[in-house]
Amino acid sequence: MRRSSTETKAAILKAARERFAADGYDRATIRAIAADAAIDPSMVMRYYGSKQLLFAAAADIDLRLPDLSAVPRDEIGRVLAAHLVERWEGDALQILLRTAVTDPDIAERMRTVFAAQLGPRVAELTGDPAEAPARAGLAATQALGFALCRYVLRLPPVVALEREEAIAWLAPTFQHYLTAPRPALTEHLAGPG
Amino acid sequence: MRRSSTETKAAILKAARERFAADGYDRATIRAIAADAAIDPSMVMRYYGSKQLLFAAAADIDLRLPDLSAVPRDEIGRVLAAHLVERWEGDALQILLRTAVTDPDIAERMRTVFAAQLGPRVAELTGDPAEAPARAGLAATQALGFALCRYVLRLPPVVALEREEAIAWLAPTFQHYLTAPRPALTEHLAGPG
DNA sequence: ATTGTAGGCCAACGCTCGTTGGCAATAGGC
DNA sequence: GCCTATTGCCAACGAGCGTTGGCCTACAAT
Repeated sequence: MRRSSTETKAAILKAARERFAADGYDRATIRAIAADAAIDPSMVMRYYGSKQLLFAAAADIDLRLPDLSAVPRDEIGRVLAAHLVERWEGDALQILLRTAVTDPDIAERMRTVFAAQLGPRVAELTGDPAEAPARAGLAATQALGFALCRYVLRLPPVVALEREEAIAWLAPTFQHYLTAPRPALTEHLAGPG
Repeated sequence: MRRSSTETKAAILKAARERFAADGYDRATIRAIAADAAIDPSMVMRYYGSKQLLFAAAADIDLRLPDLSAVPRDEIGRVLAAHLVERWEGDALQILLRTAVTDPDIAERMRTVFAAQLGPRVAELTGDPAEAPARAGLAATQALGFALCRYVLRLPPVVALEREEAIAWLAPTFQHYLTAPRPALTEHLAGPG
């Protein structure tokens, strides 16, 4: 017995996380993951049952958001931006993003994550609770868009941004979506009725 | 001869656009595309050579941005937001987004598109041309993030936003990234040197 | 020393995919 | 009416995938 089963399971999981993050679900093959973990592909099946179950284990991560209720109202944007830039650099978000665009189940799970983790927090600090989902959704567009461009698509100018620089630019946007009054709709496209 | 070759080629291209947009490159199979176009898979090869070439034909679309130099400086955000909401609903962006996250070549192409189409426009209206790439990149994060959440991930609160509502929320963000003065960096994380 | 078991590899199955070559049928030009 | 070329389908190949079952090997307990 070269390694303990625990060690091997961990090695497989680590390789799986890296491969899924780098290549997405379809292009990350069991054979490649096994090769990275220096093990036979059949062992992956023994330890995790199937590719789907292995992915479920690899994607079982909570990108937990900071406790927004504890921060002053006018610093929420900055806290969210800082968290985004400093804590989302790992594999976690890349795994979800690279898979969610293709796999309906993962997309559903992303919807759940944001509805469950961001929604309620925003609702607490919004005057009108009916506005909370829209505000949380808009914040999600900026958060996921930044992660997409910086960590997945690697747009050069977005990658080049220093941490503090990125935070300084993004903070007002989050602040706007979460705390600004509902913007007035301009009339020239609203139509007569 | 049931159809003219031109008709068949067009039918294949249409089916390919829809399948690539819905399923991404890997999961959209030649066989499924051929079935949608009511044709034998081998004909797809005859007309387009290979799956890669078919994709190239299907993805040969320019998501051209509006002429920003023609609009008043303080309406740029609104024009960009309106364009985003009104003109990016089709298959085009979905094809690119669903594929770019997995295929390095398409990601590279997205980088080119944004560098070539958004960069120069922004440079024209920015005081310091050195800041232009960063501003264009930040605008891209919000644009792609909105498209991702609304058209690909289909986050319910983002889908639910009415056109004018979405525009009213997004416009200030674009305005901020493109025309606001460079934000001051806070010192408490900048470090001594 | 024998035995039981847990960790590991090998070989292969069945499936789907992109891709290819050959053959049938139908259209239009002479 | 024949000839040619275009349109189309069928059958199959080869590769890569997830997955399975059997067999080997080294350790631990007896």
